[in-house]
Amino acid sequence: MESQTPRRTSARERLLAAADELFYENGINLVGIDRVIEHAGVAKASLYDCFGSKEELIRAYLKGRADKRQARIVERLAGLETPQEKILGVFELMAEIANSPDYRGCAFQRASAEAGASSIIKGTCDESRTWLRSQFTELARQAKAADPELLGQQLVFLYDGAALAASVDGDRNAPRAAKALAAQILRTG
Amino acid sequence: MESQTPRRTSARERLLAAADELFYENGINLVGIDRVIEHAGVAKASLYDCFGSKEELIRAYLKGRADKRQARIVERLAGLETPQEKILGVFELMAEIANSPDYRGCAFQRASAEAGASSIIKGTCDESRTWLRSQFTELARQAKAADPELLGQQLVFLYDGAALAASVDGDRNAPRAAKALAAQILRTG
DNA sequence: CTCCGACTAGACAGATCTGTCTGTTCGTGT
DNA sequence: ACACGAACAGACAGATCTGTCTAGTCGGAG
Repeated sequence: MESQTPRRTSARERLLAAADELFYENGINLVGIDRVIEHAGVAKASLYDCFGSKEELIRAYLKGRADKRQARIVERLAGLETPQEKILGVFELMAEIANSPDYRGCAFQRASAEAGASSIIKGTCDESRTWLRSQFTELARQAKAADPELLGQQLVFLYDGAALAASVDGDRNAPRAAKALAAQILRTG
Repeated sequence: MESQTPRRTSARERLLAAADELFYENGINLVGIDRVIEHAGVAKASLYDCFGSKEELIRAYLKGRADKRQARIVERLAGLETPQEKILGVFELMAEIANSPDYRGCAFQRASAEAGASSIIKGTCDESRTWLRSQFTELARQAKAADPELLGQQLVFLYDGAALAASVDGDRNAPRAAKALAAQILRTG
């Protein structure tokens, strides 16, 4: 027992890592199965054994991104005190991440744009977006906002807008500008 | 002389109209040439005579969208007096457009996500985004904002965020929520 | 009448895509 | 010793994609 590592890393892990790199950098529809398995150093049959279809691989890629982002945010919030600080902490976190040279914006925004009619992909993006919005709304409630739902919605605008500007326009200080506006809103509230 | 109308509408016009519908609704990469020419009722050779490549057809589609949006905004601003009213007018305009049942968000956001390495497509999106931002910045300057560049940037965040929420999340009142926040910023600014 | 430009219909080439299938190798648990 | 699961390599099918090419139609201008 205990095994679980027939190789250094399982084919599934390597596939997921390759998919994450390639899909995030180049977009879901522009990356073919062959490129993924070549980059992962894995046989094509292994991909279809592990995931069954490209769509399912995409779903797993997005789920992994969602889990990682969620964990990062939760961890960051745990180290902060007031709801105001926590709200700004989310933007600060984005500012740090957007500084990476291989930052390409929000994976869910981009996947949604490429999803076409796939409700599997859309649904996965939806989950992650809904979670973020509910976080903002809850923090807005704790901060005694007059209309927490509205403020939560508006904070998502800032979050999405900043992520878009950072990637599409290459505007690397966009998250900081969004953070500044969020701070102003919380002050004048 | 004077002719210019061998058919009711030229092949070029019909192709552009078909491309606009199909690309905007389904995404650039999920629509093949064959579907475009079938929807336009046009021969494949005509497409390549008129545009030379799919990429060029996409460019023309985006250029058309950019021109239309720009014209709509300019027209709307002409009917308003103060810079504050004009800024809010842009959001009001988006709110009206987002109410259409076939609204699918900002074409440039989505094309950027699908563009891959095509600098032609990215460049066309860039132009339109830069224009909008400079409009906001100029209006912010007229509104005597402390930092017009910053405010212009932040208004773009709200614009993009609202367009995204309206299409991806199906949140049809998103533009109004963005407008409300813009109004608040202008008041407390 | 004749030429020309715009358009049509559709076969074709060549690439690429997803997904399947056959057969092999290898480490491990029984 | 042996069976089994996991992974390997790679051929193959069938669809689809962009782009090219041939051949023919048709309405006007000179």
